[in-house]
Amino acid sequence: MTDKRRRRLPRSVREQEIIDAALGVFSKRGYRAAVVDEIADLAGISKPMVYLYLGSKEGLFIACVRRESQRLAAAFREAAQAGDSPEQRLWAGLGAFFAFVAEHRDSWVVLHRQAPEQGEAIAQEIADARRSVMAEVNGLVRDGITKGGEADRLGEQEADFVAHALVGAADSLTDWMERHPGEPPERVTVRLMNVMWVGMRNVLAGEVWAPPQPDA
Amino acid sequence: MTDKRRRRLPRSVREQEIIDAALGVFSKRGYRAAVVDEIADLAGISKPMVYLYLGSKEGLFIACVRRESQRLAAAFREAAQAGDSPEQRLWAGLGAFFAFVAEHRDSWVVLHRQAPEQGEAIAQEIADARRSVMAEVNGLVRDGITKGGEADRLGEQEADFVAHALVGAADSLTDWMERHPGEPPERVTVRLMNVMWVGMRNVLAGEVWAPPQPDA
DNA sequence: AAGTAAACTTACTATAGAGTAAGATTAGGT
DNA sequence: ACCTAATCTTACTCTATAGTAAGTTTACTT
Repeated sequence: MTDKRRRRLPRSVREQEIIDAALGVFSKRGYRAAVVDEIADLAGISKPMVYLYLGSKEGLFIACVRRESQRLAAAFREAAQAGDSPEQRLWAGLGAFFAFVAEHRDSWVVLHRQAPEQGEAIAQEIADARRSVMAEVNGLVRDGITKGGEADRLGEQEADFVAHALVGAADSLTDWMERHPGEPPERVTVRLMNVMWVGMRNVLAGEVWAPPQPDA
Repeated sequence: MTDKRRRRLPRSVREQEIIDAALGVFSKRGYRAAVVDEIADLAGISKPMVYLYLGSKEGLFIACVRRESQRLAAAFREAAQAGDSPEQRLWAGLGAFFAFVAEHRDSWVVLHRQAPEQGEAIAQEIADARRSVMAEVNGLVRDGITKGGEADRLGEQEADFVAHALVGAADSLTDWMERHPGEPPERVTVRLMNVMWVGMRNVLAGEVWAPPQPDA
């Protein structure tokens, strides 16, 4: 690829390559089953380098989560900035999300598909990452709900609910996309907006759904 | 609890207790980090019994997945049978789902929150479990989409998409419920129906959402 | 009251894999 | 051409834990 034959690289570069390799292995095997030797091999160096640069397996994992979390948040935020209605911002944000996940599946798996009980530090880091994604979406939904600028009484809890539903749906659709490789991310976005946004909009407009009355 | 002092139990009973214990530990730690000795302790016996009855750690995990998958599917299916409109069936099914997850959080975590790459057999079993949940939901959505009984051209793919979004949303709302312990499962169900069903209904009625035209 | 099979235990073996000690190279700076 | 610091390696140690061998104890049958 970059260069044949064992070539020495400056730390800043090698570190990123190690994290790249780790991302692949963690995503494929999960934290516990991932083997540091394999990561080192993939990065083209030997194990002690990993420990010299990243400190420990845990540190390595945290570095992955942190880097990818920032990348995702950046992609999302940047996309959502453009667009001048809440609707457009949500659309752009979701679009960026699907595009990101389609292109960096490993990142998403490491960020959101890990059993987060591998020690305090890791749990903390993953919780932060999720919170940050959720907060981003939550903000957009809030803007969409509070039409105009009125006081949001229960809008707070409502937005959190919808944000969870949205993020979960998006996560799951990530699998759907894998089984429909033809489908471009934009179409997935449009479809999801069709269900969720239309639902939200109409519910806000007063078209509530209520369970069919049991008897009376 | 049942009886003080080391009491011997027939295999059929002890097996279930082992699976109960395993469910808790697998759910808390994840497959790899779960330690068989801890499971044995929790079940009130020694490790060799686990191996005698369940064969291996893998076998133990598979037994958990199989049992809980069937329980969830049964709860879902039973609830969805009652109700005579697609709408009612979906509502009842989702309700059963949230009730199940609220009561057996461990089961859900083991079924849907594991990195499924711990060997062929496990991947297979988890894939089956997920497929079975998805198929159940897919059926209800399909019935909801094909109003009356007309030929479903793209209804097939469409239902699969909506089913994924629904299951993902429900999964994520599982976390939301943990942070809002006051909220009863029925209200969560109603809220989700409000967003998703209303969205679906209106989209089917022709109220499509389209991205705001970029320029022209 | 044996006899016997099922339920259960103690006390191991074996290995995978995280982490490290001690030093060997190589790239640049002077 | 040397010197030095950064890069990198071989070859370990040591622990955790999956899995098992060889019994021991209890309960049920006849």
